[in-house]
Amino acid sequence: MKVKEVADLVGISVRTLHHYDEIGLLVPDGTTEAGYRVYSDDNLELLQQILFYRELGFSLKSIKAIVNSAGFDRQKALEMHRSMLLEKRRRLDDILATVEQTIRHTKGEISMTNQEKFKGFDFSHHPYEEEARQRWGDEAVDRSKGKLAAKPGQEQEALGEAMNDIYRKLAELRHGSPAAEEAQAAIGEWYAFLNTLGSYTPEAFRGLGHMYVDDERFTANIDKFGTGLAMFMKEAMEVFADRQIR
Amino acid sequence: MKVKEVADLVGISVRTLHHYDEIGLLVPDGTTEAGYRVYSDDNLELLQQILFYRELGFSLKSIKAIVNSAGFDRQKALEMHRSMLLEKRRRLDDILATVEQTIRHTKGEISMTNQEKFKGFDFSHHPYEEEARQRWGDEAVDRSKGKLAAKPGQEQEALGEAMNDIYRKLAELRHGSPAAEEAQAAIGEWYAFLNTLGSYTPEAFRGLGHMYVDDERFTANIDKFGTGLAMFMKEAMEVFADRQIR
DNA sequence: CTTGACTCTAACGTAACGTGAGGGCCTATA
DNA sequence: TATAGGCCCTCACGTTACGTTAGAGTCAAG
Repeated sequence: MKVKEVADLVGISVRTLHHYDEIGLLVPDGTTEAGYRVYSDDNLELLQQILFYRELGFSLKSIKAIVNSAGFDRQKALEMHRSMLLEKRRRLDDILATVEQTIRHTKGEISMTNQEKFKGFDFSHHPYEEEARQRWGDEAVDRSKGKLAAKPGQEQEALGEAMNDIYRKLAELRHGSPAAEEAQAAIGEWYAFLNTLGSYTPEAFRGLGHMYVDDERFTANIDKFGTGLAMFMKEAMEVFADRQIR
Repeated sequence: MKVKEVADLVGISVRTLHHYDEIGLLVPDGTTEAGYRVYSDDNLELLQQILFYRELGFSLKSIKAIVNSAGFDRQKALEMHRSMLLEKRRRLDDILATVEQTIRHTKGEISMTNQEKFKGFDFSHHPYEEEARQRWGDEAVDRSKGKLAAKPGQEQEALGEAMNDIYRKLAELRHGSPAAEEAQAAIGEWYAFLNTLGSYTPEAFRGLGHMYVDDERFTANIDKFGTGLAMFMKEAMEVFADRQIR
């Protein structure tokens, strides 16, 4: 398929396809003698993925990192898309409710506080959680919070134990250097563990680490295993991510 | 309320508020001696409106034009927001369905055409209609198509007759100049008529005119009253909009 | 063999902020 | 009363994801 055919099929502009080619996000599999771009079926599948992510507000840079990452699992990604779209719809419903409330408010039927006027827009209570849900989906967030939701009974317990083991191991090491070999091995386990359920790019992993210290609720949960563990993990995850990239 | 308080309340950045001030979209009602911005309750209501429009993908320029327009009716605007949010949710549901289909597809349970893979993203079938719904809401579009939906029986008939009267009047004038006094008077009636149900800025009115000729389905419907009427109306609406602005 | 629709690269333009830099304001506390 | 920390200001340049010409080649239909 040539550019315009693709553009018309998916409802985007030719320029957008050119742009994605330029930045290496979606490079067509072939070209004609005249230098025309030719898109394969695989290209279309990738494009679909790209548009899903775009719909969710990811930057093209992140999208590129995600779909190119070695651990990228299309199946898991799709399931993540699903839960994130559901989240987005919940948000839309909140806004919708706010509009409806406001309509009744202007008719003088009810009163509204300033808080209520901005419900749906307002993420101020849990900014990082909202961001995290946007980035990594519900499951990952719940997991990091120690919830391990939505997994059948038996398995859930086993996972919880595996998780705690890693936390305990890291807690023992938390007074040494985050870059030390032992610490990096343990944090590598953590990375692997997270990747058994979702798919994490090194960048996402690094971001998750930041969240551990930026969001008090995360910090509190993690520091149960030893004060300062969250900070220690954040630093170790940073080092780990750096090394993964090169 | 000072900048940061507002920013935290609604979940946007301080820079965004500065920006809205810069472009004259949301100028705070007061300033302290020190030059600090002070936002009133009215400012907050306007901000809420702005965010509704932004959520629907309007550009800040359009938003400014809309909320500043003389004919701006908050009540009607809110009802428009509601139907547009519903439309957006329908779109989100389409994408969600596509994701779910794709999940089953990758599991080999079902097969999918290329068309199906991009459902929800694809507006190629009705680009102008989609755009119009985004711009003016469901009602306005249906009305222009001659549907006059969602109005109780009696009233609907009366409105339909009023509409046809104007069409017939314009059809008679369509071989003269669109800028002629009679034509402008008739198109003024059309503008007033549309404003009895929704709220149209001159810019929106101009855009609607363009749609009459850009979208064949609109053209066909209008030209039933006389060939070339759609084009004539577009030109008359353009002139009318220009004069309204000055 | 000439349209007209489609393609290319190149390059500047735009919207909606983000991100410092450099510098005042304000109030709790030592 | 001094000073630190948090908030505020105004430039002003940077960034993302394309839009928009401009100039030129390609290709199927009539």
